[in-house]
Amino acid sequence: MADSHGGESLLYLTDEQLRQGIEAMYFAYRGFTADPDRILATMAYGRAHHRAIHFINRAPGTTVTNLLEILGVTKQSLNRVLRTLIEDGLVESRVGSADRRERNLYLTEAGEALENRLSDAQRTRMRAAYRDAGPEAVSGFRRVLEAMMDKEMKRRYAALRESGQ
Amino acid sequence: MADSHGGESLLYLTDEQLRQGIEAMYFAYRGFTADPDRILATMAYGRAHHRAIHFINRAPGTTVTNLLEILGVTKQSLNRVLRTLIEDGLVESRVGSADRRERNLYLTEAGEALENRLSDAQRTRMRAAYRDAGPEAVSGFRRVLEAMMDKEMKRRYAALRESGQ
DNA sequence: TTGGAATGTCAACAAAGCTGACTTATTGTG
DNA sequence: CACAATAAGTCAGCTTTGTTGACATTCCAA
Repeated sequence: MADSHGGESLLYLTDEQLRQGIEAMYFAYRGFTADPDRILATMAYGRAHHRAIHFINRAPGTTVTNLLEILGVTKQSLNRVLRTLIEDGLVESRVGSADRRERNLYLTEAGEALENRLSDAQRTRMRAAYRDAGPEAVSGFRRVLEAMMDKEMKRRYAALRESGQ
Repeated sequence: MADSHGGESLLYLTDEQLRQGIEAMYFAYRGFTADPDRILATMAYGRAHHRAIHFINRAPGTTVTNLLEILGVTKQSLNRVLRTLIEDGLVESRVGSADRRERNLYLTEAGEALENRLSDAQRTRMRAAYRDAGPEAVSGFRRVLEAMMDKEMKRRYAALRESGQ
């Protein structure tokens, strides 16, 4: 029972244990996105809008190019999302002061309100999962996730972490 | 041991810490899917094909309905994927012996070959992440993921785990 | 002043999800 | 047996979110 989560020696990690980790990742990610998805479905928005809102909130004043790099999509794809958010008054795009080719992105009050709703839902689930799993599990969780990232994403993740705290 | 004094420290989980967990989950999932995605992109397949192949391999002889429940998509969506896999000779659909309305799904040799390529890539990354994070991190990782799943997905995940080992 | 960078836009397309309506077998039940 | 329910599959049409490619605009910097 105590070892049912693959805590056995790493030297003997079987394909079966790895596959369980893979499936856990798949099912957990669905839970991870389920709550925001439900909220977004009531509006004309999807996950792409959520991601844009999340990272604009995370780094207010970020440029479009920076957002493109974090999200890893094409500018056409992001632009479509950004355009609707700006039209709907959730995001504001200000011409850069230093470099006026750039656009600095900010959430409006309405944008912040939606961001709060979405991240509240996601944090609530995360908090519950952390509570269920226990404090020692949390650091392990974070360590494995970080080790699973692509190098470039790890860099961006670290940069966000530093800026946030 | 995990629960002795852990409850207290969890009370101090800040929104910032939770957000870091959320972002870690987002960036890690991208890494998690990156390797299979690269392989699939060289063929005319996508993630949906990968998921079908994965779970057919996991539970050979599974029915379409069962697969639908695991994947949580509509039959129209799954059917499109399944049809191409059958046409391409990666999946075999046999009429059920007990109930001839059912179709039992199996990977062909070619299907198994692709499954191996895909899961090898994914397992390699998972193994490396486990190694980097250390053995204690792994059980924590698994515990948090499981706690993050929807109830129904947790049930299906557990059922797969039992059948696999 | 000119090249390149940052941004934005148009058009066309694809993957993968969705709803709704329907058919065809087959099975279980009244 | 008759009929309702179930499993699977199909057609049509729609949405979201990603992709290429081509091109215009604006503006900084050499």
